[in-house]
Amino acid sequence: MIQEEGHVKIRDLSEKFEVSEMTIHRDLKLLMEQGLVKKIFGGVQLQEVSNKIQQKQCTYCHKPISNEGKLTYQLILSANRIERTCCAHCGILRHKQLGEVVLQALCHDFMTNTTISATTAWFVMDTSLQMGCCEPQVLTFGNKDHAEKFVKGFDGTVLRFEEAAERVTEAMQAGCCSKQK
Amino acid sequence: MIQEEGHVKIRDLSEKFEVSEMTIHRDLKLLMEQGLVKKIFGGVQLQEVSNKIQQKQCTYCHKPISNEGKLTYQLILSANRIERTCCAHCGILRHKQLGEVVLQALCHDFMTNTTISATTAWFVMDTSLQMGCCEPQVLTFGNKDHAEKFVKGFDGTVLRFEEAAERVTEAMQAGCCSKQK
DNA sequence: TCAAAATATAACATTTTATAACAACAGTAT
DNA sequence: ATACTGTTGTTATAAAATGTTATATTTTGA
Repeated sequence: MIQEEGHVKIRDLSEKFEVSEMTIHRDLKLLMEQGLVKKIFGGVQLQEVSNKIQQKQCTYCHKPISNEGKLTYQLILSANRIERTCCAHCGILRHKQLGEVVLQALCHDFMTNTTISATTAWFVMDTSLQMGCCEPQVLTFGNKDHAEKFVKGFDGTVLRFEEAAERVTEAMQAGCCSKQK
Repeated sequence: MIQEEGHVKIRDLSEKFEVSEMTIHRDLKLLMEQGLVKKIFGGVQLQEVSNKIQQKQCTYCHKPISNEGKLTYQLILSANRIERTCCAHCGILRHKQLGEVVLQALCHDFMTNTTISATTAWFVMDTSLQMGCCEPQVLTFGNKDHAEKFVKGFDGTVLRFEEAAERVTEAMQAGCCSKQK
């Protein structure tokens, strides 16, 4: 009913389900706590999702970002701002672009998906494993050992942040992000 | 009745089978422990209502499942039910436990995270990379080539579904899921 | 700005449902 | 037959949900 009408009165729900209004109030409280609806004086309405935090697009290439995205790269900026990019490729470019405004940069270990600091991470480029996000592809590892073992099987080069940044920036001259998806 | 309606009252079952409600409670308790149904106050309903929201616990070891969890294993069952386990280890065990009720089993390629069919996937065990989920650890690959390249760097054995199932089932005798987290 | 009406909340009473403990019963092996 | 086992029903008690009432809050309209 709420979804169809957008707004329903407590009394209508009470009559519809043949229970007291008190029960409706109590049940709606649960839905409110789940953030699904919003109670206003005299009724309920659908909660607006607009104020949700999720950033759904890559700040750099504007490609949609999936929720699971282990490739994502996050930039913590001054003034409580946060930016998210689809992968380390765009993350590094944006990072360099913003400069000192970046307080921290986070990415994920490609193997374990644990969150790590980008500046101390190990980056793998030129590997045979194509994740299909952006070119040139950059994979992130929290652990040098993991990065090297990965390269053993899938080829590629292990780099530090600055090295990777340089490589990507160079490649940027000739155009970068794939448009796919 | 539960599968048809999705939800049934204890009283209805009691009248239908001409036994006391106490007996229904007791019998349902067994089905609950098997994870087939869920008791709510005043009735029973199917455990996982089709396409509905996320299941937050591993059906097998009851460990919380993170949303990103690329290790997760999903079982599509009859009557629109879906089960989710924390990793292939629990997934395979549950898969074998349920038998024919399983219509399909899904997991993810460890590298690309693309969704693949478990029965045709490639499984890697005894590798040096510890993901810290369950023991013995089982990683899933959609691509034989990826699995072999992975093993090149991180060691381990590449197996087909039945082989992996056998290996895990054997290890199960001596206790299985890690209790962590 | 105020009072009246409408709606919401809190506290308590009532009803419904669940659980635990026990007793009765049937089947089985000794 | 006797003791044992497992299932079921009964009862008393606990827990949860709902309803009722009194009181607080918000809205409305003058």
